[in-house]
Amino acid sequence: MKKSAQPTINDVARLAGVSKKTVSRVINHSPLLNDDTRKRVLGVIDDLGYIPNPQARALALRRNFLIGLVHDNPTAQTVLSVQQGILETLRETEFELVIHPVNRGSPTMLDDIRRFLERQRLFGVMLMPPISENDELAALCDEIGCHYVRMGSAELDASEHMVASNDREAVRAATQYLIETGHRRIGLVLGPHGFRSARERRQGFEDAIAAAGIALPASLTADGNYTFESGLAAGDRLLDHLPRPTAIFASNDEMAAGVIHAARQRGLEVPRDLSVIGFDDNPIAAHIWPPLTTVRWPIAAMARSAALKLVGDATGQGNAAAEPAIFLSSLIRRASVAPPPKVD
Amino acid sequence: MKKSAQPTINDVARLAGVSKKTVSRVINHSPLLNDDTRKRVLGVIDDLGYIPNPQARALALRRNFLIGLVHDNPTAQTVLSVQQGILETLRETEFELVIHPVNRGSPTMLDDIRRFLERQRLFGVMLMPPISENDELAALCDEIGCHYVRMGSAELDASEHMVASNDREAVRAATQYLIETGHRRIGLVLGPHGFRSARERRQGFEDAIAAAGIALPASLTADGNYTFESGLAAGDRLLDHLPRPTAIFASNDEMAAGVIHAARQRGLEVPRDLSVIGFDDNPIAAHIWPPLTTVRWPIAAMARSAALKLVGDATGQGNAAAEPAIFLSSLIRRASVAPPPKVD
DNA sequence: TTGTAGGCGTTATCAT
DNA sequence: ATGATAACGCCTACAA
Repeated sequence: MKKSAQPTINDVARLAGVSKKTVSRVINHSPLLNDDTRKRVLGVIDDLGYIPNPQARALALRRNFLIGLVHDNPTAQTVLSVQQGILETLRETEFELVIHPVNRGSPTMLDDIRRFLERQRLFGVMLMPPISENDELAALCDEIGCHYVRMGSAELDASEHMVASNDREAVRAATQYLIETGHRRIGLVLGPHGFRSARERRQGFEDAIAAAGIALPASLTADGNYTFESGLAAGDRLLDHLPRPTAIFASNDEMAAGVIHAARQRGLEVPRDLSVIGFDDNPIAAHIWPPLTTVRWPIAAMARSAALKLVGDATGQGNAAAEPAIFLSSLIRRASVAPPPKVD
Repeated sequence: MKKSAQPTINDVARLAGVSKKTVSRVINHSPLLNDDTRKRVLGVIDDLGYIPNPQARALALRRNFLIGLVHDNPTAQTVLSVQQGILETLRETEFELVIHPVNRGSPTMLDDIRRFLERQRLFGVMLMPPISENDELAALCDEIGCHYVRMGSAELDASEHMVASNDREAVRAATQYLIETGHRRIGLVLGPHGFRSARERRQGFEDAIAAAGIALPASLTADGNYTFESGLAAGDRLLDHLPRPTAIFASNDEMAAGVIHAARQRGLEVPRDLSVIGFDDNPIAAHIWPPLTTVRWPIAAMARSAALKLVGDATGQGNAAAEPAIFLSSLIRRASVAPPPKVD
């Protein structure tokens, strides 16, 4: 009769003595179903080890059971944490994760993403910063009818379309900590132009400086782009400054590692001669020397929650609207901060 | 007539004045086709911006255009490099990448993977170490009829199913470099039990030691599991050894970073008091202090090639059999190695 | 509460 | 070389 291959909805229907549609109703948790028939069908499904074919469902529903992750290669660890967070939510569901890095800067980026979403008819996408900050992209998802959730460093969208961290306030607190420790000449390494996270962190820094009534020359602010190398260069520039800053806040951990490297290259010791704070708390932070004081960015938790916003309604795991939209970052104090040296 | 939605094969057929099947033949590069009709159809396809629906194809072909990446969370950077390598090959093709981490150790791991492969009817899977070393898993792929390529640290399978690096020889050369630099008391931090890569690297180390006619006590070998923490612990153990080793080879970079950390904690300076070599050349290697001498593992290139083995025949990008199966690792000399201290 | 007919967009079979 | 027809496995609309 049937092949030894996978059982289909027809096999289940025949053995259960019902129509395909009834089986379909069972699969889709239709409420209007006799309890007896449901139990009978479920029994057969179990016996047969039947699993609905996702491709057939996708064709009929005009929608896949795939979640896309679109990003523009921010730091490796960030991407990986987000993947892990999403997959934690997706585990035990019928959804799978398709990763799709793109090239911000490419003029065809939006077209590329559109093609990706339309072709694959994704159930939904997760947008990672910084491209998550692009409102055109969000509009595109809406137009195509693809669910989306944006991850960011500030509130960018309606609650069901966004999870955000409070970067500004977190950096303000971190900077205030430096000030309370006695620092007055504090350098700042910026994130890349155009990144919302970079802007938020800068503002947080400036909030704290202003609140303390400190005046800082513009030359104590250096550009960076979230890479180790840019942190190294920025550190060099800031440490050339006279009088030398006694502390530096770098807008992410990789750049902070670069700053420490720069300090060491010129014989300065951290934290004796220079205090450093980073942002992210990625694994490198705890593994460099000295262990880095940093702001812990709850990116994995954000990703988990974002994924739940996407699929929660469909899987019954939770209610998208009820998921929190704001995640708080907190300062992790390690060994890279000390009071400033007595004499300059 | 038709919706404003995506054009289908029917639209193309009608406008080109041919049957669906002919369009299908054009799409699939069927050789038996009149050049005129082909050109005409291609013209219409272009005009309409028609893109074949992957879900429908998947249903008809009983095979998806998805490549799976199955791994058991080795180091973050390794996973990410592999993803990038695969995606480089997949770019401009119709394939997408689905990531599927699993839990080695879980007794249901094989069942989980089977379910994943059967449900999604993947075109193929890439298997990352260490689970790529599992022959049962390869047999499972064969049984299901899912293409697969295994990545590993030694030749595990037929050439079309495998890309490998020459870890043993690479570590032998690295260790020989330590010996040539003057070291005789060299510690070894192992990778996890059961990992082929760990075994290969250990053998390479022992090859070099034996070739130099050195006798090393077993106490100069310490267990590790590829994490920073395990490297820290192993470093502590080895540095307790008297007389102290003057050099340590750690089976990956993260553990090497841990060893350096351990040395620093007891006031030893690298490389003045202790030389260290790692393996992988992941970004952390260049960013710690001192920059780490290490073996560069061409993992991204391996992944690119592995993906080509998987989809090359289908996309016409290349011939699976022609792709190389062995990738050579090479020693990257940085600042973490120096001659041993004069006095013990 | 359950079933029937038809369609989702593609490919395979077998003609012509 | 090309086309008609029937899958592929599921879902929606409409009946019953």
